Amino acid sequence: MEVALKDILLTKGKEWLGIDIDPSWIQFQPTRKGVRGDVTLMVFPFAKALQLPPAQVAELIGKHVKSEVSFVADFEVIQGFLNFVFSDTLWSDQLVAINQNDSFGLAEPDSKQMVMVEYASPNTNKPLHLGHLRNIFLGYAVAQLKKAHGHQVIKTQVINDRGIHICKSMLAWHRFAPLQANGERETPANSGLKGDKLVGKYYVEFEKHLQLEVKEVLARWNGGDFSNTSASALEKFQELNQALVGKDEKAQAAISDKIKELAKNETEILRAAKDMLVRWEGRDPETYLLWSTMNGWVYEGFDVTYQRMGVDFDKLYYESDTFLLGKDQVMDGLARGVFYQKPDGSVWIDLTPDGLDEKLVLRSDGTAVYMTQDIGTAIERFHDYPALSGIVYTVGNEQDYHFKVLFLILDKLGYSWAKNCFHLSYGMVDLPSGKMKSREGTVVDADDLMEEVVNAATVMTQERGQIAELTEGERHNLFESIGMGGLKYYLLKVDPKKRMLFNPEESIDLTGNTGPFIQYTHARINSLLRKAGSIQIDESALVIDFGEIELIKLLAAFPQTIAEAADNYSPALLANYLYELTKAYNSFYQQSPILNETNEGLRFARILISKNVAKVLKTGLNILGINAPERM
RNA sequence: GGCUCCGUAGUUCAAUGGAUAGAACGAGCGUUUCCUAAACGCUAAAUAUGGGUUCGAUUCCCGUCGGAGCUACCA
Repeated sequence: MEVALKDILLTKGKEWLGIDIDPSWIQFQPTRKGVRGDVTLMVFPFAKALQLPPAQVAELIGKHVKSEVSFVADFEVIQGFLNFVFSDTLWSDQLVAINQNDSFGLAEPDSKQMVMVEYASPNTNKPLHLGHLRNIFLGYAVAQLKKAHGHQVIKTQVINDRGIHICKSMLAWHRFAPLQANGERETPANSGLKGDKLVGKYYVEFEKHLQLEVKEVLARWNGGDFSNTSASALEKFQELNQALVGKDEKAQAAISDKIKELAKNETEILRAAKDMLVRWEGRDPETYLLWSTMNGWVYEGFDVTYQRMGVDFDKLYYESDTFLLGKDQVMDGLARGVFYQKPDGSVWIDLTPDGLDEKLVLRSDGTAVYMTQDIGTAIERFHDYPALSGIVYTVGNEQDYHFKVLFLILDKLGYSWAKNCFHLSYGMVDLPSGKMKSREGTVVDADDLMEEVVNAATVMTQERGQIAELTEGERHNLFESIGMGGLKYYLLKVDPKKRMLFNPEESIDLTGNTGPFIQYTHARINSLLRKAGSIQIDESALVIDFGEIELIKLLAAFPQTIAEAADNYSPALLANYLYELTKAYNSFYQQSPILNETNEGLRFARILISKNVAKVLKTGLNILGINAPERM
C-alpha cells in the first residue's frame, strides 16, 4: 500500500504541487493508535520545500490522493500529519490473504545467503549457568529468525575443550578425588553425579587449593623468604611493593591484586596445571586419556541440559581441533609480517595504528591463547562451508574488544569474509543481589533454574489449568512447555544489548508480560476454534468494524516484524510484537462476542481473525523456541 | 588514567528523529447467569543534569554527575 502511495506521489506530485518531489521526503509510518487513519505521511519536508504551512500542504496532497487512489477512502489532517484512511474491503481482503497463507510471515526458505550462528561456547570445566541460558536462548532464536527470514542457517557451538581451565579440573581430580574400594576414583557412573557437575566440582577444588597456596606464597614473600621464587617475579614483586607507598586506598587495592596475580604464578599447583597443558599439547598419552575421559563426562552432562532447553546444533567445533590451524596461521602471518616476535619468543600483533593495543597471539612457550584458536576456528568454518557468507558470534559484551581485534586480525590476514563476521554482543544478567560471581557462590545453575521454573508451572497449572482430558505424558509436556516458555520469554523480551536483571520471583510469574500469558491466549483461541467446529466461512461475506481492523493491521505487520527482528538480531522485537498482539486480542475477545455474534458476516470475520491470531502467535513463539500448547 | 556501553513511573522493561512517552509487576477500585478470569476495564506514577543541532529530540552531538565492562603470556 505504501509502495503504491509512494509511486503515485512520485509520478503525480509535480503536477499537484508544482515542484519536483525528492523521494527522501516521502516518509510513511503507521498511524498513531487512537487516531483515525491507517497510514500517515509526514508533510514537513514538503512544507519546507514549498514554503507553505504543513496543514495546507497536507490538505492539498490528501485531496488529490483520495480522488486518484481507489483504496484510500478518506484522509484527515492533524497538525503536520496526513492520515490516510483505507477502505474496509482492503482490510477484509488482507485478512483473507493472511488466512490462505499457511506460512504467513515466513520468507521463502533458503532464498538468502548462508549464515552460521554460534550460540554456545561453553568451557568444559564448569556446568552451564544463567548467563549461558541467555546466550543460548538468544542465539537459538536469532538462528530461527534468520531462517524464517529466508537464510540458510548453520547452528554451531564452539567447545573450549582445551586450555588451562580444563587442566585445572584434571589436575584436581587426579590429586583430590578419593580412591574408592574398587580402585576407581569418583566418576559420573559410580557417583550418580551429572558429568559437568562432577568436573565443575573439581575445578572449584582446584581454585580452593590455589587460593591456599597463594596465601602461603604471600606470607613467605612478606616474611622476606623468596626461595622457590623466579627471578622475574621477585623483581616485579619488589617493584610493586615500592609502588604501594603513598597511594590512595583504591590504587593500593589494584596493586595488591597484581601482587596476588604474581603469587598465583609462583604456586606449585598452578605450575603443575601449566605443565599439564604443555604435556597435553605435546600429546602425552596419559594426559590425553584423562582429558578425553573428563571432557566426555562434561558432554554427557551438557547434552542433558541442551535437551531440556530444546536447542540443538548442526555442527560442533572443538578448539582442540582448530588451535593447531590457528598456530599455523600465526606462523604464516609472522612470515608475512602481519605479526612480530618478541625476544622471548611470544608472537604479537601491533594494532596501535588502528587505535587499539598490542595483542598477544602466541605464548612464549609456544602454546595457543584464546585468540589463536579463534583465528583457526573461523578459517576452518569457511573452509567447511564454501557457501558461507558470514558468522554471527553470540558472546557476552565483556568480549567486545576481543572480537574487534579478532575481526581486524582476520582482515589483516587477508580474509575478505572478515567484514561479514558479526559479534552479537549481549549484556550480562544481574541478580537482585548484584553480579553473579562463582567465587561467592551466587551463580545460578542452569539445571537447577529450569527445574525450578517447571516446578512452579506445574503447581500453577494443576491449580488453574484445563487439563482434565490430558494423559500423564501430555501433562508432563505441558508443564515443561509452560515453565520453559516462561523462562525463555523472560530472557528474550529484553533488548539483547542491554544488561538485564534476573528476578527469580518474576521469572516464574504467569501473568502480565510473560510467555505463559501469550501461551494462554493461544490455548484459549484453540478452545474457541474447537467449539466452532466445522463452521463453513464464506470469505466473500466478511463484515468488519473498527476493532477488527485494528487486529488485522497488527496481523499484517507480522512479516515486517520478522524481517526487522532478523536484520537487527533482536528476538526482543518479535517478543514485544507477540505481546502487543496478545494484549490487543484479549481486549477484543473481552468485549466482542465471537461464536455468539448474531451478525453472520461479523461472526465469520471474528472467527477468521481468531484463527489467524493463533497462527501468528504459534509461528512467532516457535521462532523464539517456545512451545504453543493447544490447551492449558 | 585510556577506550566502550548504559542512566525512562516505586521496580523491571517499551518507544531505532515524529503526534498525548507505552506496558507489566507492585498500590487502589471494579468486571463471571455468556466462547478458558493464566483474562478484561479504570485511577495514581517517569525521560539523571546543563547546553547544542532540528519544523520536531527519550532517540543525534558536546559537557557534568552516576553505574557497568574492557584495558591478562585466563577463557
